[in-house]
Amino acid sequence: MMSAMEIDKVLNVHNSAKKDSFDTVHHVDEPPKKAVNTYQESKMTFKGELEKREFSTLLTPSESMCSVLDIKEQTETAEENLCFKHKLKRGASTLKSASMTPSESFEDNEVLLGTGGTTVPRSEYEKLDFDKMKYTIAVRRLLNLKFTKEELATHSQTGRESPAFIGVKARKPQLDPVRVGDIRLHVAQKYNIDTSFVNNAITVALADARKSKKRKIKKNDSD
Amino acid sequence: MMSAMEIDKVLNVHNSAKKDSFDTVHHVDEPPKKAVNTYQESKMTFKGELEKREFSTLLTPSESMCSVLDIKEQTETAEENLCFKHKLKRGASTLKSASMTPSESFEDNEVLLGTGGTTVPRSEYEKLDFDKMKYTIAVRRLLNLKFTKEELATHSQTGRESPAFIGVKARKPQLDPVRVGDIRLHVAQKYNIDTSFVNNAITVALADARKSKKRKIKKNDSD
DNA sequence: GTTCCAATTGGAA
DNA sequence: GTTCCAATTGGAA
Repeated sequence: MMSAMEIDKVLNVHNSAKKDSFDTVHHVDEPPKKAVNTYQESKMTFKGELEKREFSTLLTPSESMCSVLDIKEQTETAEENLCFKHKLKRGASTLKSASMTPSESFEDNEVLLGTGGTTVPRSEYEKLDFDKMKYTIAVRRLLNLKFTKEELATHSQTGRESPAFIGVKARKPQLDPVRVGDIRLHVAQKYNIDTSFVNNAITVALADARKSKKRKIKKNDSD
Repeated sequence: MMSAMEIDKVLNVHNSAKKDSFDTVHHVDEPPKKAVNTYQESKMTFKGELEKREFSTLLTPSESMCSVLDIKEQTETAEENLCFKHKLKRGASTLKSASMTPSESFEDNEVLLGTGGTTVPRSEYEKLDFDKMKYTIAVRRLLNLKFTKEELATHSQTGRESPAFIGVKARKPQLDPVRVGDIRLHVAQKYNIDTSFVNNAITVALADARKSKKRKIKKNDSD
């Protein structure tokens, strides 16, 4: 008879043998001591990490570089923080916006999604026909506008491990909670539904992004 | 290096060593060849099993006995089938109702939930303040009226294995899809929401019933 | 190729 | 003690 510890060891071998090539997303930051449950809290956590300059592991390389530049100019005023958040956005306007207030730089070409300052290009936003779209699809479109496929495939909404696979599946880092929070709020208000439904749609969308990447890898391997 | 088969063997040992006392719900009927996806289909499956007199494994002992008695009287007419379904209901009126048509026996004291003929006692139904209750709570109350805690703890909504634990966790038999279907429809109409939300609430309620039973067993063990 | 679904889990609320 | 939550999965739609 094997001891529980021996069995767990084999379980981990099993897991890494089978899945290490894709599922093991390593990152250096520690798991949250306490689970983040309100998205107000998660936003604060994210900001806290920004201030400690430890958040680069949460971002893609291009964003990390951008953020390092931005941090040099960061001050403690609310206005500056808003501006800072805007600058997290990808795209050519990033540098230009540094010298403008948010209201000047974005109200014409960008649509503000939520209170976190996340925007999407107006031209893209106006393509979204919310009336004919299920909220789950709106969630997916907005996620695709604000994140790369790679980010969606490698991050989770909360950064927590699956309770059903603790110690078995690698924890994935949290998707930038500011942008996610703004998308969540925007869709919930647009459709007048509880955010819990939107959260579920986000979770499913991320799972699908992951499987999509997985399939692509498998296909390339067999070629 | 272990082969995949050896690892799977250990996985199963691990599972049964850890959970056999509670999680292994054995039943003799085969897994569905095709997944049941519409509840119209699942209803037909259930009826089909009734007619083959093989469904006793789906029921608790007391209900099985009841059903065996009822089957003796079963005919092929629609009216009789309706009556048969009514008799699946627990309670003192079971025997009495055998000599009445549904409309005579139930419209005063029972509330019809859906098209499957499932009813709940009017006195119980009127205690439910749907306006002040979330639909998730309504689902739980109605499930508790139509199923025992034991059934809720040992059955699943579809009878399918968890895709995340295929070959690891024992499949649980399907909760009587007629009663579940009527509850689903009733709540969806009452709250004017999509049945998929109701389904999710049912899934969560069953998971909680299972954990509740688990905790009780653990508590008794440690006494 | 994309979207949706439901079983499982531990822990938060 | 009860209810809700989100990560994971394979497969259906």
